[in-house]
Amino acid sequence: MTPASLRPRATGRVTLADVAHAAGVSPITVSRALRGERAVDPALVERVQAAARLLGYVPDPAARALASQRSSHVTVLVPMLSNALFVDVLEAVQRSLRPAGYQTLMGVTHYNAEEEEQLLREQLLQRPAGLLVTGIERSDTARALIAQSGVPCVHLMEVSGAPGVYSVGFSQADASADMTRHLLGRGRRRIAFAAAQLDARTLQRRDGWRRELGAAGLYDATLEWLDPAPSSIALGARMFEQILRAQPDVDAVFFCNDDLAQGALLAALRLGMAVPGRVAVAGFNDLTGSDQMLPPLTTVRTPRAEIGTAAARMLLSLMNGEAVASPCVDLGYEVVVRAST
Amino acid sequence: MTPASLRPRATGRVTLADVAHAAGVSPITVSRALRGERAVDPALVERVQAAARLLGYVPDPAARALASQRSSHVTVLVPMLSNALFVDVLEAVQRSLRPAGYQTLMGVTHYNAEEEEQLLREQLLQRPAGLLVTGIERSDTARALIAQSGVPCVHLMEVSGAPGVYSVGFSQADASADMTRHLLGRGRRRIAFAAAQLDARTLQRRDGWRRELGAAGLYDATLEWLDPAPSSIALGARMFEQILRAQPDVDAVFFCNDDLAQGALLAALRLGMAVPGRVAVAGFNDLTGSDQMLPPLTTVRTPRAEIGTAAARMLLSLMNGEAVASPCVDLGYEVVVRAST
DNA sequence: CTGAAAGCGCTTACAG
DNA sequence: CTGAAAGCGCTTACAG
Repeated sequence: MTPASLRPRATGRVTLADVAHAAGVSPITVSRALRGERAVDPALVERVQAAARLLGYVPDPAARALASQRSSHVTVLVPMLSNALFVDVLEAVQRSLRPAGYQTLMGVTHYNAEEEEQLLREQLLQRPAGLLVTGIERSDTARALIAQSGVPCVHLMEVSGAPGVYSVGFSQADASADMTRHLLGRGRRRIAFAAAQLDARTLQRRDGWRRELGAAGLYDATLEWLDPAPSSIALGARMFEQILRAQPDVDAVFFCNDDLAQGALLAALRLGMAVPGRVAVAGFNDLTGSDQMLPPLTTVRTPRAEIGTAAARMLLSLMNGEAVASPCVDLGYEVVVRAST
Repeated sequence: MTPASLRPRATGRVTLADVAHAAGVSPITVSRALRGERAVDPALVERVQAAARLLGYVPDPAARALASQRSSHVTVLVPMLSNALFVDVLEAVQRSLRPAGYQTLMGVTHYNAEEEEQLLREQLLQRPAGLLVTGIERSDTARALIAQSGVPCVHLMEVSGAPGVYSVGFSQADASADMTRHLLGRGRRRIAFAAAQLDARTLQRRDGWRRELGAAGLYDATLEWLDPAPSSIALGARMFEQILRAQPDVDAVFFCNDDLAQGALLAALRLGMAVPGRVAVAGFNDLTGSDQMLPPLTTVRTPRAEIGTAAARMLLSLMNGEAVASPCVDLGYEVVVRAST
């Protein structure tokens, strides 16, 4: 019998050494074989894999992180989970990262630069293998933290031409301009833009709308309705009533997000205001329920699941030290015309 | 100058040893002082804390996990993020756990027992400090995995009287029974129950409805509409039309979740069917938008943020090895009567 | 209440 | 292509 003192903290775990012993090689060879490092004899690789499978070996992530100074988790920073948009992105990210052996650690910034910095600080101390952040804009501090960490980072939702910046998204301004053009094409002339939250992407949408109305000679600052409060169905209803009370000649309202537009459609029903007869209503993102509204909502379908998948794939390449074909992937969008415009 | 070979892998990180040196004590004393272990001279604790602060010391989670065989993350398993319910729970959990130094690792089971097992297996290999799972019911395998791991575990959303089971939630059946009683009180006699997803909690709600209708002598199996598809606004609309076509004498429909009920209200508008005049509609969970519907939706408000907070608090106690006052916390619910019933 | 020693399970860096 | 040695930064278990 082995005296307890000779194995004081036996954890019962199958270790690299056990696999090495079983396969008749050294631990480091097991390590290399299992990580798929080249420069290992294929025959050995197979022997090692068989032994590992037989013993049910699973690498210890903590030991690996300590030795390599790099953990196996990826941090994803999103602004808010109450916006279904980011839930879809997150799910797609997880679905791509998990099979590759990475854990997803989610942080919610609440659209707040300081919270983002704080999260970044905390997370980077854990030495994540990769980083996924929402949008291109952030504080100088946040930007510096990311750069100094040396952790590979991909930006979600927007596209950036800046050198050294990896991004997967689409042009928020172009999408918004396209929707505005659709409304103009329907003969609308007094097209209001209504937005909440006022984060960077919301303002890019406003810019797209401005650009199109300006080009048509129809821009008017009083058509711009910006509210910094969080986006919600209830807020959309309030904004809609407010806009049409203040400016009865408005013949279309373009909301920066579908929840607002859904609230507007409900308010219109309540007020007995015909949509699109009296006023057209358009949204953005094609959230769940928009196709069920009365009338069904015209909106912009955005490729959030695809963004999550593509960004995860790009990050995997970067984490593997591979070259990335294009650092800036534009996944586009689609104006979905329904009965509300 | 120190030859590079003497510090081949200097990470630049401030370590326990640095703090120990600065405070003039041994590393293990720093470790104990910083973790707030008692049996350290209060004067030393202060000296150590000062040194740590001065040097900007942050413990390395990987090293800590490797040495202690316990990581600093907590795994939370939820069925689905597209149900806003769980987003609220998750946010509350994170908000409570982060200040205590724990990272939240979220896993999505998609209401699938096998996915839950798989996630549990993966996560438990990482030796989480704690575990939060949704609901009491799960496969024997999953239950065994949790038990064998020895990781403290709190169950969310339901309450269980079983010995050794920690839970924070409310009685789904009672809530459902209360809503049914409300409908009966309004003079409704042909009250249908319509549900999707058909997870354990949905079926408990059905049981509460059955119990009340049975007690009133009004139960009828044809009033039960169960669809295993995922819950959604669109599905609610379809179910509503289907129910009223099949059983024109139904005078109320109680949906197991608000998204279904919202879809039903939209369908009623489309069909020109008066709510609550012709048929009453009730939901469950008081999701966002329910108060904005036409008419506003009667529903059950469930304390999901409170559940997240209380469960996190209970888990923190368990992870600290402290006794828990009550292993089963019932946070109740509230029937919110609006104009749809 | 404090400390010296050993060890957690890997990977890095250097040889051969 | 393979390996022996050292080390990653902590905590456990044992003394005193």
